[in-house]
Amino acid sequence: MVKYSTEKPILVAVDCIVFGYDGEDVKLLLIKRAIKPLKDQWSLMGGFIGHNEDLDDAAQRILLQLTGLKNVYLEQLHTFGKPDRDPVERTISVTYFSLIDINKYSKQINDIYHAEWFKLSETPTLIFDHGMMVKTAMEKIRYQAALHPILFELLPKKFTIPQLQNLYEQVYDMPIDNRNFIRKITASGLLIKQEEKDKSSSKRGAFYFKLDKHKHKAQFKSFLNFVGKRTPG
Amino acid sequence: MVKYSTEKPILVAVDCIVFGYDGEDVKLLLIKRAIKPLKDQWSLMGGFIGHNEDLDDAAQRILLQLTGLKNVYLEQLHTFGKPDRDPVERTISVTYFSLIDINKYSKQINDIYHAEWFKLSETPTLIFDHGMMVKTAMEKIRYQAALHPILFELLPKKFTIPQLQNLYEQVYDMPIDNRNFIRKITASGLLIKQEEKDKSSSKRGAFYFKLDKHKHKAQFKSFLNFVGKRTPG
DNA sequence: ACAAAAGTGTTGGCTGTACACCCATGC
DNA sequence: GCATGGGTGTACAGCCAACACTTTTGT
Repeated sequence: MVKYSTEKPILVAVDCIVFGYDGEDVKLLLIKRAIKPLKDQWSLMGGFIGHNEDLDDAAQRILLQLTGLKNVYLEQLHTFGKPDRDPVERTISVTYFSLIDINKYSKQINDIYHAEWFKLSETPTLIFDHGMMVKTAMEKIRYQAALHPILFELLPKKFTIPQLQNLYEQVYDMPIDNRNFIRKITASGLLIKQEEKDKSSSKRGAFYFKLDKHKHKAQFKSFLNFVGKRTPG
Repeated sequence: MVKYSTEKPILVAVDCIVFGYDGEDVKLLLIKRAIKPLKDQWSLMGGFIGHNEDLDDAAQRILLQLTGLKNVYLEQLHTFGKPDRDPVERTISVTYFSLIDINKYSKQINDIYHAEWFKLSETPTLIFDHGMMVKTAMEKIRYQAALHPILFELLPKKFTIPQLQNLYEQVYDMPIDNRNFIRKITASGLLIKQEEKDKSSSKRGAFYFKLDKHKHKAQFKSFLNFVGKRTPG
């Protein structure tokens, strides 16, 4: 069989940036690196791709191993490839980001891997260029969420509009007028009102909603406008 | 020194999807593959990354070798990594897309590499998954151009508004009302009117404009709205 | 004079924003 | 009854699509 070349090999890794929401805070999932160098430093979840493994599959596998979650929202972000980004060997990293509901996430597996959730504002220093990866992911999510209903991926099946608003406010780090938000979000037709109310955060209680998955899928590619026109940040 | 593993190596390639505009048509630059297998089939411009080469640098290098152009608009698109995408060896491909003014492009180098411009509608079948790469690039450009002034990268220093409109119409494959287009684009403040007119395509002639590069850079990240709200396609 | 492309004006509807106000309920 | 968060109503401004019209000039 033909071969292309005999250059020194370059390793291919996949790193996953996992964002979660617990109804209160947007958080980032990190683990302590298991191998030298920089052992026990905080790191994204990563691993090398198998020789017969698709990139997307590798990302799913790594996420499954770490969170026990299948079929989560997972999207390729960017490929990082500076020659010196990993001091051990030349490694390029294909990054993926994921959005999950923290409460769905299984605690046991968390413990096995010593993974921890960090509030975005309290993210520790990460190894290599992982800090840059997180920054890039955050920018992409802001970009996408301004146009598409991706943030629903972070929510449980039932959620309230104030919860949703809080999520948007955290992602964009700015206050949103609740009255306009409610109207905009209900006008989108994406939500199905439930009978039940959540009384945990107010006396009056806020109605639970479910996502209309059909409409969500249909509208996913259309351009919506969930936040203001200002540049995020 | 520590080493990570001894898995069979995976090759890392860079492929460039180069779009051009000659004032009439949006075109795609392709070459005939120089090596076996599939020798002489149409292909994107690609190559393997050097062992000490950054991904972005590799893309610039490949583009320079093929077009003689430096400092062109070049943006990482997506990384393709299906195990069987290249039948010879396991190769992942980091793709970049580029937008250039065809008239700036030096013909000689073109001839050396046997590169040819194809109208988008007349693109031949490409090797491997290159067809999918082109499709992905086109989608991304439509997405981006709806919000950011990236299509100016395809134009020469001086251009007319009808030329610009024609470009948008081709990218989105739909007619645009010229009267609204003119107002929208002039209102953006991105254009500087020149004295001179282009008389080649009408009796009255159309004023030339130059891009206000400062404003272009400043507004690049802000969300604009150059096309309608419909989903492109 | 006329055709053909470039460019200006005008309108009405939709959408986003700001902000005043009412509602439900636990204390 | 009052504080607190949830939710509705209203009013204004800006933007955009649609379409009528004028301007320029080669033939």
